[in-house]
Parts: sequence; C-alpha cells; structure tokens
Amino acid sequence: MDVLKDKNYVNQSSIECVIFGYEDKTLKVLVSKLNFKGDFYALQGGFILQEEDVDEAAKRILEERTGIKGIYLEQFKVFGKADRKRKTFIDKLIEANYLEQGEEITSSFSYQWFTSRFISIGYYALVDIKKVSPTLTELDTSIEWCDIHDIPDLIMDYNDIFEAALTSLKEDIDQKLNAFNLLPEKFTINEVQEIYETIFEKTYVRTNFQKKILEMNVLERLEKKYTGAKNKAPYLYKLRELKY
Amino acid sequence: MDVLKDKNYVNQSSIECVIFGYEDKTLKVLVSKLNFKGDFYALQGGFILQEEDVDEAAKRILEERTGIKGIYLEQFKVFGKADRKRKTFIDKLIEANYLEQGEEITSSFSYQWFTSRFISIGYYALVDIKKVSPTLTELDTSIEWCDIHDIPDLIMDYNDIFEAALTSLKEDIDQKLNAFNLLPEKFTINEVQEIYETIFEKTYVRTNFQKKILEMNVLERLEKKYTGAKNKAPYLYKLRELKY
DNA sequence: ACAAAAGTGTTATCTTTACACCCATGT
DNA sequence: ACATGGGTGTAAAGATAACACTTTTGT
Repeated sequence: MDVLKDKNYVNQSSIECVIFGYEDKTLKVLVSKLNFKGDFYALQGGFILQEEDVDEAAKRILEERTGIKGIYLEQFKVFGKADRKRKTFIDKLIEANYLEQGEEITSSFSYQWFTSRFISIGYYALVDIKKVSPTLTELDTSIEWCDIHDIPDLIMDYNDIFEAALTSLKEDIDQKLNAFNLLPEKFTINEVQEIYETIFEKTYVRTNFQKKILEMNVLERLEKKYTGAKNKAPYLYKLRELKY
Repeated sequence: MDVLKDKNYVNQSSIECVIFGYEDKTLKVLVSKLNFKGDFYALQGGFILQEEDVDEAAKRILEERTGIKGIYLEQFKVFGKADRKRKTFIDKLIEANYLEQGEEITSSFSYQWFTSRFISIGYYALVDIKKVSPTLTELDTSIEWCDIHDIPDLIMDYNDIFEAALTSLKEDIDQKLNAFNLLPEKFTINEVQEIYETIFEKTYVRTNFQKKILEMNVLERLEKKYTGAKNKAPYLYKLRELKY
C-alpha cells in the first residue's frame, strides 16, 4: 500500500473531479467503486506534483481516467473544511479489509498521507461520453456512469462536491456556452435542446430554443443529417472557430 | 525572521485576499507596502492553520487586517501555477536588505517556507471603508487604500490576482446582490447607483435604476435623510432581513 | 419663487414567448 | 397522400429604457 513514497506530491492538497457525460436523455457522472471489501464509492481524485500546475494536474487525472485529451474543465470550488480527512473512511476500510495488520498499516507512510487533512480543489469536466473509455486505477474495482438522480452514498463529502459541481454547471452553462462539450463534434439543435431539458429539468419551446441557440452566433451550419426517419432531415452544426 | 516555526500551518497552501472598499466615487483596494528596502507592494495574504477551515482562515486574515468582524467574502479562484513561488521576489528582497547574511538566511526554516511553491486560494472581500482600521503586520510598513486604476506593480502575480478578483466581483454583483456590503448599514439609492456606476464604469438613468434596485425586493425603507441640501430629502434604506 | 435633486407614472422600444405555417423525408 | 419532425415568420406578452411630471427641501 506504500505507493506514494516515491512520488513528489504537494502535501495536503488534492484535486477532485466531477466528470459529467450525457447519454439517453440522462446526465451522468463517473463514479468509482473502490477496490476493497464493503461498498465504497468515490469520485475521481488525485494529487498535484510539485512541478505541475494545478490545472495540469486536473487534466492529467482526467486523461488517465477517461483516455481522452483536451477535455473541457472548470475549476469550481475549493473544499477546505478542517475536518476534511479520509481518516474515518480509511479506518472503516481497514477494519473491513485488514483487521489483522492494524498496527503495521497505521504506521505506514501512505496511511499517514491518506488520513491527513486535505484541501481539495474541485473541478468539473464535460465530456463526450462516447469517446470515454473509463480506466481503472489500482484503487478501484469498477468505474461507471451514474445517472445524477441515482448517485450512491459516496465516501467523505463527495456527495456535497457533486451537488456543488452540478450547481456550478447550471450557473455556467449559458454564460460559458459549454453544454456543447457534452456532445460529439457534430450535432443537431434538437440534441442541444435535449441536453438543456435534461440539465434544467424543464421543457423548451422548440422553435424559440432554436432561435436562442443560433442567435448566440457560435455555431456553424454543416450538412444535413439523414437518419432514415420519415421526416425532414435536420442540419448538423459544430462549434464555430472564433476568429479575432 | 524565523517566525513560523511554532505555528502549525498547512504547507504550500496560502490565502490571498483582495479587499475592496468604496469612497469618493472610487473603488479601492487595500495594498501593503512591505517592511523592507525597495518598493515591494502586496495584497493581504496568510496561511491556514491545521485545525482551521479555509474559509475561517480567510476570515481571520481579513479581521486581522481590517479590525472588523463579519466581513462579506467570496472565494473566487485558485492560483496554482507550478512556478508560483515567492523565491524570485524573496531573493531580490534579501539582496536589497541582508546582503551580508546570505548563507544564514537561505538555510533558515522561514526561507525554505516562504520560497516554496504555493497553491493560493483567492478571496475577495467587500467592506465599509469607514469601518476599517487598516492594521499592519510585522511584515509591512504601511497599508493603504489604492484606487483600482492606480495600483502599483505588485510582487509575484498579485496584479493578476487583483484583476481576476475584479472580474469576479463584476460577475457576481447582480447575482449575489453584494454591492451593498461596500456601503454603511443605512444608505440612499443614489449611493447604490454611484457604486454601480463606479464599478461598471457607465452611467444609469436615475429613475430606472431606482426601480431596478427596489424591485429586487431586498431593501427596507427607513427614515428620510436630511442633509441640509436645498432639495427633497432621499429615503434611507437598509438590507432587509430575509425571512423563510 | 426658484434651483436642485427625489420620487412616480407613462410611453416607446427591445426581448422573450407562443404559435401558426410551410418544408422535407420515408412509408 | 400522409404522418412526422425541421425550419421560418409573426403576433402577443413581458421586460427594459427613455423621459415627462410632480414633490420636497433650503435659500
């Protein structure tokens, strides 16, 4: 378990990522089940190397977990309560998994590291769920997309972190026009509308929504999308390159 | 200079505060001149005790510097570049001040502390400038309110931090209705308008501004304010207690 | 009475919402 | 031809901006 000794991480600082994806009219979050007896679920976190920018550390963690580069991410909040320690959780975990070797473990470097107080910098990421190949670390047995309405009890204050991320996403979405990052490169206006309806849990009038999005002037109209459905084919759009 | 050894601070984490005040139709920021030869200016920063919430640390620092309790503050951004070190500045400072004792200083605990890489959590605060009694620490010779258009070259990346704080303030002000925190408890609508005009550097139509602010429904009308001016006396207002 | 600034009300303009209408597509 | 969903236009409703008018205050 002493896996950290050789890495030169900044002490007592960590990064927590809430990775949002969208599929089947559902907003989802990537949740890990930890590689221990007992049901321990967590979000995607990691640490910051001494010679690494905090933003880069977040990117690195996201790339490790999703296998894709150039992910859209926003730093949204710092979680800095004095009692933000993994200690309660780790002790529970040790009790359930390593009952015999208590002494040995609690004196280890990693135990000291993991149970200390952490100041966590929260990021949320928006990804095209189709492009993601969720990747396990040595600490988790499985990693899955969870409907945001169906998130299990997470360890620590991860449920709060998730809630805060969702709130920030909603606040940012019109301002930063970042909803498009949940979609593939090419998409129809209707797909954008479905994302908005999913996130804000309300319906929009189709014709007005179309106008609103197009009047933002950030989309470029491409070819039509023939789906084989017996109706008029919608146009595909992509994010316009912004020229200055 | 070894003042830190006995304090149990979190390593490599710091807090930086941008304290805004308002006076004479001018938005101002509290700037310290450091207690060393050479012109070194800085914002108000500090460190986080092990048993202290990050938010509480920010409050403590603000209270120390301003002498007032219950300050309005917002955590707005984390500054986490890998090269965010005071080293360049500290070495310059030592060169200008302690040329003889180089060796002794650079091996000290405080030198190691101050020159290491820091992850800084940025807060901005809004205060009633009249209530503030700016308080020196052992590190600064003077501390003054600076017009935001007339901020000197600050050490490190403090100029960037200030700019980011100002941007966040502008973004937040309508959403969080926090401009009132720059005023005394009782104020006139006209004073609010002047703050808005100062911050956004544009004028508002008096009558419409009045409506906009009052329709927010967060103000309580009090008595009139007789100034001795030969015109109709304006009403005073205060922030309404929100009942649930 | 008058100047100066506060408060109120009305009209015009712009934005948002609702909805009617036509168009393309596959059966 | 028709059912289905896409795209455009237009009118109603609502929000914002411009401005006229009245009120209060001290000289």
